[in-house]
Amino acid sequence: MPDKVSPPIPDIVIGRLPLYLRALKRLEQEGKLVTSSQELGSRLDISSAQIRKDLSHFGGFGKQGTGYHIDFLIERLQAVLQVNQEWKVALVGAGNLGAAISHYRGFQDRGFRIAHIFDSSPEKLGEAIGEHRVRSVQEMAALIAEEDIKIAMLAVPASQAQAVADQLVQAGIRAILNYAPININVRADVEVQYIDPVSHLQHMTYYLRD
Amino acid sequence: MPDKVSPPIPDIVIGRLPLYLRALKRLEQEGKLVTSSQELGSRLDISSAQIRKDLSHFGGFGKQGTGYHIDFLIERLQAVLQVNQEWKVALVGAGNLGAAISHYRGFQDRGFRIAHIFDSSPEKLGEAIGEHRVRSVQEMAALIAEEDIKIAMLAVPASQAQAVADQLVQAGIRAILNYAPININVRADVEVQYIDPVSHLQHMTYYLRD
DNA sequence: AACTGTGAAGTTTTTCACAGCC
DNA sequence: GGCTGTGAAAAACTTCACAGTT
Repeated sequence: MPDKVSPPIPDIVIGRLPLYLRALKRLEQEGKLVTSSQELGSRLDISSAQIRKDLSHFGGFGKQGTGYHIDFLIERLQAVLQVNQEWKVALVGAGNLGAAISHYRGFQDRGFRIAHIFDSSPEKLGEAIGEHRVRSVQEMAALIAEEDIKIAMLAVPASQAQAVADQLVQAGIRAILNYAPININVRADVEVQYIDPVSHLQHMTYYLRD
Repeated sequence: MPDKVSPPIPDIVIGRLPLYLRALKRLEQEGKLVTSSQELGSRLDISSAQIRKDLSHFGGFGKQGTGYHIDFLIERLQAVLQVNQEWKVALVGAGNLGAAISHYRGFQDRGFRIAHIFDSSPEKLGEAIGEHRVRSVQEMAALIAEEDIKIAMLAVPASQAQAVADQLVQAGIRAILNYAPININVRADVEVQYIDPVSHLQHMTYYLRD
């Protein structure tokens, strides 16, 4: 008889957990101790039923009649998402975009730290960006392997994105956040997410009719 | 007898159009003239059936046996998304993030131009960022109304995001791209999209188990 | 022969609605 | 009384598979 294996939790549910976490941290900052699926939902424009069902995938986090203990729920969600630890991240591309990303202060307290910045252009090498010195892509594979870095942010020109992604995967990277406005194709066991502000803007302009 | 009104096109379909457009422009740059749902799909990791069905919402853009004429399809998608014109955008927040956004060169040739940069802190006022001088939020409502700006990018601290969003909507803004890691609540007829790199990273860490 | 456009089937996601608990 | 957790129903979305066109 085959092992009964529980079905994987839908990716779309996983994608909402960071939003819940974000909202919960805010509620915590506001000094609240307890919340409900309804309160959370109205903040996030998500139905309360949706939130209850999403959370129920991971066990009974709430109390009937009371709601959810905010600090408890934060802890559990962080554990589920594995952000109750600090992940080192490699940033590739030290141009405008890369520099901006490296200065962004929002990573630290949500589980991420930029460990290295890489660039291929000789004039960037050794340049100081924040506390980092830009390193050569030649060193990239070795450093990623050595320091067991699993996550990379890609901020290189679109024309180079695929080639760099291939190198990253080769070096052991398992998740890529791609800021280049181009799709990259990687092994199925490597996660990729995209940041493309213009796509969001274009999405919205569709609705800007009178 | 009530008018028969065609059902709205699903938002999820609209959200994919910018990706199609992006990929098509790339194909065009590569010198290709014609493509197929299959080629497009394999580049985007989307099924060919999905692409055909999405495009069919807007009319027969393709030719049986041949595929899609790239330049024609680009034009039609730009028209559908209304990005065959230049949209002026107001950027609010001239800190690290705002400065980075204002230096990003990817907006121009995809339909958007930053018209003004606003900030509330006195020491930022008048500061030069690229070709812009930072303007006071006091002038914001008037300028947005005067120049009929419909789109804003929000790059202020989370604590101020809701208040600024309210002002923007009041001034006539109909679409907001929010970089602050917090949900904002606005009238139903105002579009909001979010950019939160950390949420994407947290989404991926879920899968980084061995 | 190659490829689109599309009803129909299949799958996934969301909402409903209520039993059960605090 | 207020709220969760959850089967069942409904809605939304994706894939299938093929007739029809070039």
